[in-house]
Amino acid sequence: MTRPRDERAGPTPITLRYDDGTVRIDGLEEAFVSPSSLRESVPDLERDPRTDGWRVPAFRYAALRTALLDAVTEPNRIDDRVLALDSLPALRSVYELRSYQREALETWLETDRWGENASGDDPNDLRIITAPAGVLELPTGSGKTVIALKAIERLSVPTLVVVPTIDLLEQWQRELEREFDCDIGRFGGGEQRLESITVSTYDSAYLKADSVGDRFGLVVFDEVHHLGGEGYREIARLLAAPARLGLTATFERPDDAHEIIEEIAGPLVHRVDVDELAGDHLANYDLKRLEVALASDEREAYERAQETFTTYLARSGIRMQSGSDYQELVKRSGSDPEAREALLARQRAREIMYGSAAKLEALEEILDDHREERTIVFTAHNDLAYDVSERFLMPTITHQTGTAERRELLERFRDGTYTRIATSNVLDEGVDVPDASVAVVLSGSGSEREFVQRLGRILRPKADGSRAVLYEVVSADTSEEGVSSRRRDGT
DNA sequence: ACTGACCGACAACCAGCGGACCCA
DNA sequence: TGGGTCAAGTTCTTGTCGGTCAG
Repeated sequence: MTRPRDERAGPTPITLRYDDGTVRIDGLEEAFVSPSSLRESVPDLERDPRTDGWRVPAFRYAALRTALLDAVTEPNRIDDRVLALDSLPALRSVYELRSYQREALETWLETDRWGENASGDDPNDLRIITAPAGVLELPTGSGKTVIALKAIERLSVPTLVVVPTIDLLEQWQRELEREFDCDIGRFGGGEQRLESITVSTYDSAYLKADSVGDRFGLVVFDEVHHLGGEGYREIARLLAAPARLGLTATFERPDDAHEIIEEIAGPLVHRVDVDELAGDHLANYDLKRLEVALASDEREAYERAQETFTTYLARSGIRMQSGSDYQELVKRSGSDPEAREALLARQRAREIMYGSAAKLEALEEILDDHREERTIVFTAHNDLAYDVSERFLMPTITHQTGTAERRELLERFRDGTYTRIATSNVLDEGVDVPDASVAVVLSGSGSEREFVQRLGRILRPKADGSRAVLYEVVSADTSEEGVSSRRRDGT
C-alpha cells in the first residue's frame, strides 16, 4: 500500500519514517533545516552514518514533528510516514465520569503538544487531533480504568494498553471488549495478537515494541511507576505513539526514576489525594499503630545480631547515611566474608522483629475485635504468613500458591466462606481482591508504595457506610519503628 | 489444556558519631 | 570560607512476576 506523493511538495521533502524503534529523518539538509536548531526540542537527534540521514528514538516523534513544523515554512515539505494506523470504528463509551475523573481527563487532554495539522491529505494524520502526554496519580479504587476508556474514546485512535500482570491483562481485555464492542488484541499470557486496540504485559511489550511501535497513536501505561525499571523504560522509547497516558496511585519512586518516566511518558499533570475521596467515593478509614515488645530471648538474639552488624560498620568505616552507603556494604559483601556475615546478621535481626511472638498475640486480639469482618493479614515474609495461617486457621496466599488454588481461595473469600486471609506481598498489586474492611500489616517494608497499595485493599466504600481500619503492628525499640515511619511519610 | 522448573527483571534493602577534597 | 560530594572490582537476600519450554 503506497501513499500518493504530494505534487506540490516541491523538490525533496523531509521524510519521516518509523524504523525499528526509531524515527528516521531524510532530506533535512536539502531542506535547509539545521539539526542543531532542532536539538533544542529534540536533544537526542543523531546522525545515522549508514543511511546518511538522521535518527531519533521513536518517543521523540511528537516533539520532532512539532519542531519541524516550526522550522519549515511550507508544511507540505514534510512527508510524514511514521505512523501506520488502522482505521477504527467509532468508539462509544457509556460510562459517566465522576467529577474528579472528568477533571483529571480534561487536564490530561490539555497537555496537547501536537503541531498544527500539516500534510492534510494524509488520512493517517487526520485521525490524531491532539497528542496529550502526561501521568495521572489517583488512589486505588478511584476508577482509573474508566478515565482511560474515556481517553481512548476521545482520541479514537489505535491504542496500546500496557499492564504489569496477567490478571490486569484479562481485566482490561474484558472491560475494553464490553465497552467498545470490537476485537481486542493481546500480547502476553501465551498469545501475540495485534488489533487496533491491544492490551499487553510490560514483558511482552518489551519484546514487541520495536516491531509494532508505529501501529498506535495512543499508549496507556497502567501502573506507570513500573516504567522506571531499567528494561521497561525501553518500551516507551521504542513506541512512536504521540499520545501517552500514565496511570498510577504512587508516582514518585525512591530511586528518582520518576524523572525518567516524565521524560518518556509525560509529566505528572494531575493528582487526587485519598483523603479528598474518603467518605464520598472511597470508604472512611482509620490507621492504628500497635507497639509490641520483643520477648526476652528474642530481644537477646536481636541485640546480638544487631551488634554483629554495627561492629562491622564501625570497624570498616561505613557511615550508612544514605542508600549509596548501603550499596557499598552490599558490594563489599561479595568479596569480604565479614561484610557478608554483617548483612546476614542484619537479615536475622529483621526476621526477629518482623515475626515476634508478641505480634501474633496482638493479631489474636485484633481478630477477636473484628470477628465477622473481612480481614486481610499482610506480612513481609512467607514464613510468617504460614505461621499465621497455622495458628489462626486461615488460608494463605503466597507466590507458591498455585493459580487454581489461589482463584478458589479468593472466590471463597468473596462469597464469605472465608472471612480472613493471610498473605505476603502477592496481593499488593494487580490482583482483583475482594474488598475487605480490616487490614493488618503484621510486617512490611518501608516502601510507601506497598503501604498505599495495602491500604487500597480496604478503601472501597462499604454498603453500610462503616469505616475501614488498617492496623500496623510494630516491634518497639527496634529499627522497625523507622521502617514504619518511612512508609507513612506520604500519608 | 495445565503444571513445574527454569530464567531474568524488578523491588526493597538504610546505627549514629567524620574526614578529605573540590569548587564557587 | 562555606557547602556539597563521596570510595573500588560487577552486588546480600527474599519475594514476586512474566515468558519459555518440557512433559
